[in-house]
Amino acid sequence: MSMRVRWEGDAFDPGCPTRVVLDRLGDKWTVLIVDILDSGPKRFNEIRLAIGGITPKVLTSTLRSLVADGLLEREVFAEVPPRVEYSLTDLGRSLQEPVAALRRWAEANVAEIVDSRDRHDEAQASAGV
Amino acid sequence: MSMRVRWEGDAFDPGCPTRVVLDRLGDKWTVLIVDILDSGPKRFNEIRLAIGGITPKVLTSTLRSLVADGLLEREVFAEVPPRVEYSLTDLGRSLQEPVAALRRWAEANVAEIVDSRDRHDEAQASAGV
DNA sequence: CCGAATCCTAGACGATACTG
DNA sequence: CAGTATCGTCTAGGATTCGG
Repeated sequence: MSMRVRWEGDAFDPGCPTRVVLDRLGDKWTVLIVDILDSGPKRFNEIRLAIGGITPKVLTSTLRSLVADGLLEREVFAEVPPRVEYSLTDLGRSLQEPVAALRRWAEANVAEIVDSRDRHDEAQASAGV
Repeated sequence: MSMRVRWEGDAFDPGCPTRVVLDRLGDKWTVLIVDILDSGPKRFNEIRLAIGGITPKVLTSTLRSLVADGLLEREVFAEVPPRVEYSLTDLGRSLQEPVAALRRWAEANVAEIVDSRDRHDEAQASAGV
């Protein structure tokens, strides 16, 4: 049992890989994928249909990244037809709560943001910009 | 006092603007900007230096988007030298908590993620991929 | 000094068709 | 079913320069 150096990141340090992690969390699909896998393991096309609007190619590459990051596990069953299941790892499950909070915030405030943006656009337009 | 239709978003509906909101939250700098403004109003270069690694142009455009979305307020003071302050609106303040949670998660787990990615890369390499 | 306007590139993302 | 392959697009972000 070796002691591990428990290293804490600092998102405000440009050299810290935390920046990279934040970038990945911020990609277009990660939040939705992590969020939907909270209800249990899912197959490729289950995820694809649940999310909607994501192409197979993009889903593949996003899932790959998440597996590499240790957030998801990919399990292949030797069956015909083939079956592949994706599920959250412990690390992935620990991300689910913050990520769901962000999604809930977005859902709760989307109306206000859209309003604000419309008002802003009008103001710009009437200013002749 | 008019009743407003309180419309709730659904991030899993491709047609819902919640998707757009999530995209914005996920850009490279929004999390850090919202987070740092929690400690009070800041000037352009204060934000720039606090974050580190962001160019003026990108900071300008990100701030503009956040103002348009109603998350930030931009206040110009007629002074010499000129002074401009950015601060969180109420809406922005409501975002700070979920966003800080995400940053904290990233900071706490960056080591594990980097490890996982390294191990994954090695496994790929030794498999001759 | 505080920022804004221009130009440019990398890579994320999408559409479509195809394979083991 | 679960992806690959190919091509095209779009824009966030970076380097640089300019105005007030």
